[in-house]
Amino acid sequence: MAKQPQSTVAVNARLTKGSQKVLQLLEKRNSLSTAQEIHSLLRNEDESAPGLTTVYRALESLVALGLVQSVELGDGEKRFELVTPGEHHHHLVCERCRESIHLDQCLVEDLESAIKTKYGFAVTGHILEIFGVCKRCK
Amino acid sequence: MAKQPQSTVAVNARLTKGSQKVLQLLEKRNSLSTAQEIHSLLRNEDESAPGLTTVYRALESLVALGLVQSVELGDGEKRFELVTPGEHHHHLVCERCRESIHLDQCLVEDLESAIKTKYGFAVTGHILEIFGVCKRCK
DNA sequence: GTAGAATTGAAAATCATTTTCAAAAGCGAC
DNA sequence: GTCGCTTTTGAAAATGATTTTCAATTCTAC
Repeated sequence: MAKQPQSTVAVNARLTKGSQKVLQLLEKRNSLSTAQEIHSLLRNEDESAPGLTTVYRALESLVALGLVQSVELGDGEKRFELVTPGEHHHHLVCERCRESIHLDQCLVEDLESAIKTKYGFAVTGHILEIFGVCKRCK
Repeated sequence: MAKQPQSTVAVNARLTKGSQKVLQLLEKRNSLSTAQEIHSLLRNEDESAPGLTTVYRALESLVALGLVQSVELGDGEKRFELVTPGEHHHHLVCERCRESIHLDQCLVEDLESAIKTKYGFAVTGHILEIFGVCKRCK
């Protein structure tokens, strides 16, 4: 069985079956996945797995709970992945192998107070993803 | 990012009529616009203006020429705006009034060499938009 | 002017996502 | 258990931005 952070276990009890299935899959995968990928993977191993609609709804509630984050890579398809509950992170996405490296630090958070000072703008959220070629594909 | 030394005027001569119309509109607007907004605005002032398909094709070629950039705000709709040819910039997008402030400096470019050193990852592109509340809407 | 190439546009197709709505599952009261 | 009520589910239809198709129009070179 996959390891789960304690808070995940606590929340898990309150999740619908569909959400639990989706969460379990994301725990195993640990990489960016589209809703449709999640759906097919679940259906592959169990033909009575949640339907696509339920997967979308599960993802929506997991994101709202802060257990999962939604990532935009600019291709019109949302990707999802587990996060440390309530936190977020960004990626270096390799254009060759599509693997992504998690950044351990958020560039934007570091700059929020500078942005506040310079522009009088109070940051509440952001999108940041970096594309390029990873070490192995170089 | 790659610089594009061609002058806008020089390029303009080679643009299709549709592209010229779209470019002219973007010059007037100077704010983030969706393809459909551009289309309606053009049609409002001239009912024989390019159709929606042509607007999409015009935007595609203007982006390829480096005269226009496409911006992703995470709502599944692409926005377009003029840029200094071959350059790009990011925004502080106000969630209240939807106005956007151009950032004069790219946070990611500044970090490219650090990313290269730390992760062996060669950056080729990125998405970055910052959301929040602007000074006036505060 | 004419042939061949490029551009255009309306309608149809695509594709991720959302909505609808009726059936199934969960659940508390009795 | 079972009755009644709420929640969850899923298949199909709807949505909405974008892309494709393909025939008609416009350009361009000769």
